Amino acid sequence: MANDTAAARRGPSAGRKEPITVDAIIETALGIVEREGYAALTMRRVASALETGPASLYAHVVNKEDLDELLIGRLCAGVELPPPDPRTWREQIISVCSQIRDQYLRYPGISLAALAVVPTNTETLRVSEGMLGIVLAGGVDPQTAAWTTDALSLYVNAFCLETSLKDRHADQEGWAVSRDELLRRFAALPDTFPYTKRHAAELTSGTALARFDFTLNLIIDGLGNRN
Amino acid sequence: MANDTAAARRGPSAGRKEPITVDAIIETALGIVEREGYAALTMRRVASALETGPASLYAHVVNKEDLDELLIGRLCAGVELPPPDPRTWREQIISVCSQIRDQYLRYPGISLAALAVVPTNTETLRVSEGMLGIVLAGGVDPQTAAWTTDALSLYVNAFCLETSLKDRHADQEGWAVSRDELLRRFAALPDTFPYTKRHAAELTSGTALARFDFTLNLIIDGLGNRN
DNA sequence: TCTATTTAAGAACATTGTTCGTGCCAACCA
DNA sequence: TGGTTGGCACGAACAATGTTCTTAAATAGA
Repeated sequence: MANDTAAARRGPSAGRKEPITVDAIIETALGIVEREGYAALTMRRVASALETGPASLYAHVVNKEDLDELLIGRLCAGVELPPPDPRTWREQIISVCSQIRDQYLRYPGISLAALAVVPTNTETLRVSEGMLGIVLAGGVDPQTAAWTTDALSLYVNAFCLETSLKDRHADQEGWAVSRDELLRRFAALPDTFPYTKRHAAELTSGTALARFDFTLNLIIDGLGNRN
Repeated sequence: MANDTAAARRGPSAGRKEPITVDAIIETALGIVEREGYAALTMRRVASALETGPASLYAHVVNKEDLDELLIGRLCAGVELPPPDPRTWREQIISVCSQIRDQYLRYPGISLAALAVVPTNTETLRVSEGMLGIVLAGGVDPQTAAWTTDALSLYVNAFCLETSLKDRHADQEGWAVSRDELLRRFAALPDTFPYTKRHAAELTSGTALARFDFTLNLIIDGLGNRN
């Protein structure tokens, strides 16, 4: 018959080399986000990369929201949690945060999904648990430690989201607002912006990663004041 | 004729009580976000609230992204910036951050637009300028002050976004994850989550606003270590 | 061998942002 | 006063999105 090709067959894994599984969907989705950004992650895009239609995905994934949650879980599963050490807990917590940052930045824009995900996910909980243990090992009292881990993950998420959005804007149209361009704009500001004009150099200095380290250390140093 | 009603007329402000202006669009859009959340803010929704079609908006607003930027600008215009006072700068910076927080939380979800907006907007720059001046008045060195204001606005944005998203989830289906429900879930966790289980009380304690104040003070206290 | 359950897939629906013509009114110019 | 022009409003339509309904096929079990 006309539609006797392997691709046209129906039924479970009919003529398909690899059947559609949840893992295959996650892997394909991550590849798309890595290459084209989170905005390009649509059900149709995933389906077409799997050489099928969008409806076929809904047998394995309840929602796009559900897919997002699975992606974040996969990412969180990739961060290594060191056993808390009271002597090196500062380096440890920074290392964990940096791992999360690297994972999120590798998949541009996915931090938007991370912010929306409910914190009851198993893998995100595992990461929170690890961070809480490290801060507790630093001798911080439990209430402060709990709220601090919360603040830290929120900041990491926000940093990655902002960075991804800025990069996306930079990719579109020549919006690559270079440092020189920013300095020129600040210099052209009216005198109602005295501080911005005077400290334009400081405002535009430093890479994104340097600012990340700065803020993390700022928060951790704040802890020192309340042991 | 049949279509001789005032609403059916064409041309600029034909038979219309209020002509379509940028301000009218902004006001209508803010009303929608305030009542129904940012997710409900569509061009069609704004147009229909203005009793017209979606195409009519594009004569005054280039984009939805442009509309978002206008909304954020309007919100930023509403925050009062006190003249920097070296004696009360801590209260001042907290006050400004709390004002932004209140503005954003009044319009649920709009912080998503705030994160995407380029920081070259006039009104957002005005707020940044005000915050920078206050931190500088605290005797903080310019480089630290610049990066700190950055970190502070990023945190405020992220906090509001997270709060809005959580509230939205709570509105849908009975997902109102109460504190008791959370405590029960933490208690049911396996023993691989010792810290989370032991300090479930601390993890779930405190209102969102209390956590907000905590984190702000944490960051500001961190400043004290490097005057 | 026959039946039932699971899985793949086509087609379609409701929404979204956005654009293309097409009128219509108001103001300007001679 | 009469004709022209420019800007504004709008209906219709297009492409893309998430999601569901229905159908068909293949496998597992009796």
